Amino acid sequence: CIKGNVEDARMLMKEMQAKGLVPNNATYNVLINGHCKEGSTRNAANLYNEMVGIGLVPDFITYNMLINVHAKAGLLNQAMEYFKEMQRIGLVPDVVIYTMLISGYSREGIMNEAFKLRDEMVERGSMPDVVTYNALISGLCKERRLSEANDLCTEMIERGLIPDYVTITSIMDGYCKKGETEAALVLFNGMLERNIKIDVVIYNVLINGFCKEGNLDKAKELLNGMMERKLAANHITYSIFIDELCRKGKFSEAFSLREEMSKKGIAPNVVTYNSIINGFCQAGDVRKAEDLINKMIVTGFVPDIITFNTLIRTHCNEENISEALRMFHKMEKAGVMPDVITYNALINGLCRQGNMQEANAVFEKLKKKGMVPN
RNA sequence: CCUUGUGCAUUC
Repeated sequence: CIKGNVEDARMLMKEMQAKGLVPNNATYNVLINGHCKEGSTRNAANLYNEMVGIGLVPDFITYNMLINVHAKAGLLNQAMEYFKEMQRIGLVPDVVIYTMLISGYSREGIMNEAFKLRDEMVERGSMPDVVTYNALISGLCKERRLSEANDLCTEMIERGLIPDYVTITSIMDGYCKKGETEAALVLFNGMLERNIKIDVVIYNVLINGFCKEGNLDKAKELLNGMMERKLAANHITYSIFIDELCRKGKFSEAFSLREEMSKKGIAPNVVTYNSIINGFCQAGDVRKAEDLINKMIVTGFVPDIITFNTLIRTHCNEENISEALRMFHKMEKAGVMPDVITYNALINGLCRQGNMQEANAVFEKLKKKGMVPN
């Protein structure tokens, strides 16, 4: 399982069962953990059902892993099922479990549920800690609810908790996303003055903020400042710059940055590809975008939902529905499940074409698949 | 014996 070879591990369990040995919670927990580490919620859930099926009673560790992996995958309904089930069998969720769920809802932008859980944990006498507050603050900042985020900061101080560099980074990111990079800089300078830990993430937040604002010079200045502090750029730092260059159509600069990161031992990933693909699409060169997708597959990269959505959207915007549908099928063949964004693109394309009948059919299909229209 | 939460990049 540690090596990622969960299938062989499961075979081994079958073998032990064939010899009359009965697996226990630890056996299943190890396997479930293996599936959690590879991000396979499906397999983890199957094993959970299997262990219940043979009469084992999953323990705190089992639920801890399952809630964690489902919350991280954004499958909050499932996570909540495990949360209820653990309590039904008499286990008491702690601050870590509550925070996993709160963070999951925050990332999905479902703040009312996040706060409900916060209230519930307090009622039950388990106090939110800095990590819990940070999860909530980050969720509020994503929604640009900066004043509420600041209020929570005040609240945590009143309760004897000290906002840390994660708290401040979230708030800085919120300001940047709102276009208030100056406010973010004020916080940043405050951190410098107070000797609060500064890391690459904080720089990335600012660099991204200034890039998105179109101020590439300031972004580069920050990058230099970061290097002066002996902090190394990571793959996200590179992605931010590559994305910005692609948006500006400066592809050769983007490609040379990509080479630079490879040389430094930072592997370009699917995000790097997606930025370039998106750039080609924006520049009206869908052909190059598709060529790049084929190239990435050949080099062993797996296009993801964002890769496909980018092309589907582009074809839809060009009212080229047949090409969009071709990509849609290619996506299904690749085993990538369409999401609301995919369907929205198709519906938009069909509406632009005036094909309301087909647009409605796609809309119905979306709902039938259990997806939530937005 | 096995598990553990918070911040940054790409589509909308």
